[in-house]
Amino acid sequence: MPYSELIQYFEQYVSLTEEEKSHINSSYKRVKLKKKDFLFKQGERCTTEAFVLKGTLRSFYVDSRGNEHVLNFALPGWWVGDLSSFYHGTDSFITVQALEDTDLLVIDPDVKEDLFNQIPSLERVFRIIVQKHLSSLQTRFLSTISETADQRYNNLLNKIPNIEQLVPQHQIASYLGILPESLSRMKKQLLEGKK
Amino acid sequence: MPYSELIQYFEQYVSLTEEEKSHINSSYKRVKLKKKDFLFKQGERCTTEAFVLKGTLRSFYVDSRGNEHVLNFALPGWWVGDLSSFYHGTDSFITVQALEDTDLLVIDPDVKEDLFNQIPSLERVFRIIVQKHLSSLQTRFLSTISETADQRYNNLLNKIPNIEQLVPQHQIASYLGILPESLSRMKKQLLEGKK
DNA sequence: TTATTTCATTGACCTATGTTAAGACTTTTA
DNA sequence: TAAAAGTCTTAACATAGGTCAATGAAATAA
Repeated sequence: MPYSELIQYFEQYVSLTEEEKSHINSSYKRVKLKKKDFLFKQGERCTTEAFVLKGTLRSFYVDSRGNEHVLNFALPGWWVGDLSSFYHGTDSFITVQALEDTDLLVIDPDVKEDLFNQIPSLERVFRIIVQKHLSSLQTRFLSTISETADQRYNNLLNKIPNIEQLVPQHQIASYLGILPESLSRMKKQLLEGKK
Repeated sequence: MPYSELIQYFEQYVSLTEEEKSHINSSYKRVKLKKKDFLFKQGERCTTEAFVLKGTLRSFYVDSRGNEHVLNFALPGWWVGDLSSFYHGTDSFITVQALEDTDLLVIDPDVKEDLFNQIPSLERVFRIIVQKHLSSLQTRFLSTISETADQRYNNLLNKIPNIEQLVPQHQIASYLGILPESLSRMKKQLLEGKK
């Protein structure tokens, strides 16, 4: 059972026969990234959808002034990719990079289409994944437009309690939409004012 | 051909038999909203997915301090709803309200499921719609975190050139994520400084 | 038609966060 | 192990946009 984490993940949603499990195992390939390696880059087509086995990654957007904005971190058990680019062949708006040595299971669009034909029940699983993706993007958007930086900081700590151990602080600042200097200042005020 | 706008919309993506067209016609119901009427509200389940025939609507989120944030405007030919709530029965995070007298074609989750069973090719149409929805949310998010208010103002004018005629200015400010006072000031500076 | 609510503008002042720059500490690379 | 690169903190100053308050115009309701 080589890719048991992934199989387990799918079996949260559907049950699979031994034959289906072996289809899954032969469709996904194991990929290892070194710290700082890219999975794919903004401006290229994203032909990869990956399930994280081990490690930490970040997805980010570079704006017209060259500033990076972290959209999300990805931890074991999470998916990374750019849906639009993967399915429609458009250029990706984001870059995905490993923040430490990372193990992934990846698939490309053609193999995924074959897999859907072999195991139709996976369509349902991925419909749910897309739905969750959409709803988490909506939550993040609402939080960004309606909450202060320190509320967003608390949200992040609730979502990923050990985030401070996993990624450098300037990446956290970028996720929050502020500069590292501002995060430093904010943390100091939180400690002092205990507010 | 009672609902020809909707049929035409679908036929951009797939071709339909006369029988299928009549299924569609009997699945959607016409709904008229008066200015200020709500289609559904934040905190309730959204059991309606609507295609706009005539009029203008806005979707907005009310945060914990009671401030409203406009997420989007909807014009003829656009869809409104809350996907998560519609499909999963969770409470909606947004409210949809008519900004003027509005005509819609609406469907509820059960009827939509039947319609998918009768016309499987519509699954593809709605997969594309969800994809577009996701990608436009991503664009809006990236613009919100990386651009200044006056760049976002320009984006909106490009997307909906006659928006100033369609909705009051404080709704535009809310969409941009600033206060009406700030939009007033900004427009004045744009005129003066011609910047 | 008048009364009432909604809307847009302006001004004075305030605050969170950006900008720039410097210094110390840590990790990676040669 | 030395040099280089990356990281975090602090401080002084700048700025976009928020807050509050007042006013007049426009739209809606009585």
